[in-house]
Amino acid sequence: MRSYGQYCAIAKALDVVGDRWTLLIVRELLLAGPRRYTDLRQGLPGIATNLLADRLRELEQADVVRSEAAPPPVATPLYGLTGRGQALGPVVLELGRWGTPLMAAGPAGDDDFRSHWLSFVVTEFLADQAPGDQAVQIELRTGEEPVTVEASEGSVRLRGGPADDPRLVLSATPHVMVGLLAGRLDLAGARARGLRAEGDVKVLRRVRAAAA
Amino acid sequence: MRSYGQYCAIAKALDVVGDRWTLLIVRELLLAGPRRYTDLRQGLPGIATNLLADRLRELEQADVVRSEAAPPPVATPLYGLTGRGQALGPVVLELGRWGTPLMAAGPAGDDDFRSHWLSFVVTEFLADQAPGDQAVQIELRTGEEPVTVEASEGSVRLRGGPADDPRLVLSATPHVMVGLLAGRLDLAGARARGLRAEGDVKVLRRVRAAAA
DNA sequence: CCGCATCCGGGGCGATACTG
DNA sequence: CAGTATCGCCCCGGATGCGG
Repeated sequence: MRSYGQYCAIAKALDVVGDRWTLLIVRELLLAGPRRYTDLRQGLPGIATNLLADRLRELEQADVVRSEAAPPPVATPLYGLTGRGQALGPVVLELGRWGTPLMAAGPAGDDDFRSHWLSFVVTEFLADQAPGDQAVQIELRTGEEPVTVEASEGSVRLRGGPADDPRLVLSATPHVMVGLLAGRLDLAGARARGLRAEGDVKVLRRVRAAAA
Repeated sequence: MRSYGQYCAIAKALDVVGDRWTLLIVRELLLAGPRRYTDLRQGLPGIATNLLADRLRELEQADVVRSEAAPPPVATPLYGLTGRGQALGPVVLELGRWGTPLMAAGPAGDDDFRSHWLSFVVTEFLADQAPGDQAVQIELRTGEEPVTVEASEGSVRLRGGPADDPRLVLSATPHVMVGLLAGRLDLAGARARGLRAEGDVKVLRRVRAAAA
């Protein structure tokens, strides 16, 4: 990107990460850890492949991304964040906080959605309300690949794939799912908007105060 | 800006503030409060005048900026932040934190500098170490208009213009001034790099631990 | 002089095709 | 699978114009 030419910390930061798509690439690597080129494209619907290659190269040069050559046999390269890249976590977090109200209106007609993006909502709005209890799993289905919320020992995490032993399975549109997790909708409101729940809905209280 | 088309809080945020120059405009309004069009240009060296007008209009439509029509006679409009605009403070703050290490190398040959940009460094790195003592003023000169650091009652602020009654006047290049305030240089190191101090240098301890 | 609007050249971006 | 190559287009940058 063309430099702003300003001796100012914010301008210098934007010289590095102010380009289009750049912070979304960082988002992907923050949420899902080191990923392959094709997986990055999967998580960045709409990006042109030449732009992704360009950005990865620029970010590598700026010491934000490191391409880890995978083990010798036939493996493909992995892209991961450096320390400086991880340090962008608070920036992306604050951007997400600021952007959350913009989610209330629901997705635009042609908006894409990836279930691992729920990871931000989960870490922002959910917390383990009963750290002493045994671990529980909640499976979330939004039409795509399912993801699993795991609460155990005081922390709540999101990981990809179905749950081994779900106490609850929630199926809803992304809009309703986000609304329920972020607290904009309660369980009744979410049901009225199409949420389907199979299992023990009271387990929602484990991860969100006043959820069920 | 063209939407990313992703139902994700970070992408939605960047749909609004991801355009070039947008966050720097917010920076100006955060640091200096409501300003006129010409003053904004002053604080945004390098921006094209049509872009500033475009961005202000877009930000107004996005409920980030509000143009306050000044009193009737002949006044010019003032641009200020709405509540949503003020809420971008943490985003800009984290960006500045991340960008601060990029300042260590010093300004590029043709970098511009405005003394009110020091406001970020001041609020980030300085604190009133003796809240009980009487208020003190330190005047900073970097070649441009002087600015004044005021410490009183536990807080440290930066305002434009010379000090009424400075206990200390510091003159240095932007690079050295930032280095001293951010703690990358101590007083001796800053002097060796051209800092000139007139007055009581010990007053630096009032605002920065281990400064003098 | 201030606050923009208009015009125009160049480069970043978007979409697709293509290759090792 | 992991990119590179190519080509329009639109955003951006710089200059100028113009009304209040």
